[in-house]
Amino acid sequence: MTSSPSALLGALDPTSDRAVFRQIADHLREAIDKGRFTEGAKLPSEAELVEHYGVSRMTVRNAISILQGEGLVHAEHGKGVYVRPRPPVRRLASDRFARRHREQGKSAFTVEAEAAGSRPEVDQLEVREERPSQDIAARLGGARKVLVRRRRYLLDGRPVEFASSYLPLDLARNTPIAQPNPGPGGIYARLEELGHRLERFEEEVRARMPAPAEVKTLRLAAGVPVIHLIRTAYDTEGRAVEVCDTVMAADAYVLAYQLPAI
Amino acid sequence: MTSSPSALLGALDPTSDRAVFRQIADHLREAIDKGRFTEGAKLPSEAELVEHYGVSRMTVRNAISILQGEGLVHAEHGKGVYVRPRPPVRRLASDRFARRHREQGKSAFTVEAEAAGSRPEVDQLEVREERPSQDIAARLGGARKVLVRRRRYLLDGRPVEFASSYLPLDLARNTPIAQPNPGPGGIYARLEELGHRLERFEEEVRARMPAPAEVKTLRLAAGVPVIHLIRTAYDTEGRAVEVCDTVMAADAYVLAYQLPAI
DNA sequence: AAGTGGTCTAGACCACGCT
DNA sequence: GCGTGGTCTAGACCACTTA
Repeated sequence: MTSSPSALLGALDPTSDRAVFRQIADHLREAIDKGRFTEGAKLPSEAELVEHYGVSRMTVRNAISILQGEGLVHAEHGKGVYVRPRPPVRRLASDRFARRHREQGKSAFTVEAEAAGSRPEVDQLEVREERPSQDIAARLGGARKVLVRRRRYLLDGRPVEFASSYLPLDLARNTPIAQPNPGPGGIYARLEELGHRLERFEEEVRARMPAPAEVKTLRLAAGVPVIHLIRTAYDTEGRAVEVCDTVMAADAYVLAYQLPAI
Repeated sequence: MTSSPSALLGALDPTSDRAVFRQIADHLREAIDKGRFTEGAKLPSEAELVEHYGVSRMTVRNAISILQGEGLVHAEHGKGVYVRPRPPVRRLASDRFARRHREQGKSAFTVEAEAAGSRPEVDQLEVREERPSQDIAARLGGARKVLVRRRRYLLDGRPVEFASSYLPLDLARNTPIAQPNPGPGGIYARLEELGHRLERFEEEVRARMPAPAEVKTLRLAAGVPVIHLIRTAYDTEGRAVEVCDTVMAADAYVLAYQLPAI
């Protein structure tokens, strides 16, 4: 017999206009916010909440589904509903593509992750030639065919990011860029060796809820949005030499940018 | 009598492991993706879906709630469930705080919105002195008291952004910055007049699901995350002179950054 | 008044995790 | 085996919109 949740949760207000399931969600949310349930803690079971509030099970489930939608809790089948721990966050600095970070044997992702004490992995690597979407083609100045490099990044076994790089085919074909492993410093180092000295990057940042395929690829919990980042690399001649389309688990990232005040 | 949804939606696969309500959600999502229901279109009513699939109403509602969580549709009580239109997006360029944009009589938000053909509004303006949170205090180099300026921005009547600016009190007290309307060019222009020439900004970008208060303030639809942006302004002496904490409706914004390749 | 979605009940059976 | 959450049914009454 576990102790009843009455000590942690209040009673319903029958005079309130607020729907019962919303009131229950409010109680649970408040208890979490106030630390009465800490990260990783198990909420009272559905049966206990049914008993405590004197409502039907669907009403309790409705309440819990609100909290799931907010990303506050997650359910584990056969076990219980738990307060979602905040995962470690990866900080992406705006100088992460600086030339000085490119001189090493490992990829930027690997170096950075190991420095942070995480175990980095890259999988689902795929390199192929494709006809680009209209959007990608436009960003690349009208390229008709492109080389695509797709890969998924993981930290400590958890997928955090899925990225696709697009390069004009005339630029990348039969170069190390078309190899699964392009060598030290990554494709930016190779681009510069091929005479495309990089001048600047443009990044577009959006946030939205994931599509079902993204939920699967990134193993996203309910209530976790994605950050969608589209980066275009320009060489000193002003030519767009790469577009990188990245979808990141939003709970795993902070993007940091430095802006000059001009 | 309207036409049955059978023309637009398939039949359930009884051999599939996939839950019935997920299959129904898949059908509807696919129909939306393929343009069989366009933006603003009304989905079949719950009753029609119950009839079409031969399931109970709760099963149909469960399916629809998945699509609501993905931000694909929204329900209007007494009317129906509609495909959510993509709202016009506001693009925030990384040079939006450049000095040259600061010489005008209107705020950056106003100028930009009017250029884009939208009707800008600012409301819920509040200026007060406060003791800062630990996080804000640390970002401001340990300020003990701050001047806070809060305001909400709207486009064509729709709230899109809620921002709080924090400035060290010793710097802002008894200056135009403490006035509700700080004058042409905004507080950055006033800071420079006060001798704090701005050198750079740092921005941190996160995305997450909104808290209930944010849903209310920004009138967010279900399935719309927020972009949380924290900007710190530094003067030429390296002092942090302002922190601006902004929560934006993610479906209304694209952030654009320029990064030098160094 | 008719049709729509919003809330809620009181059951049922199943799948999963643990002991 | 038992407790957990996952799915589903067949109702009920309510609130909102439109006509």
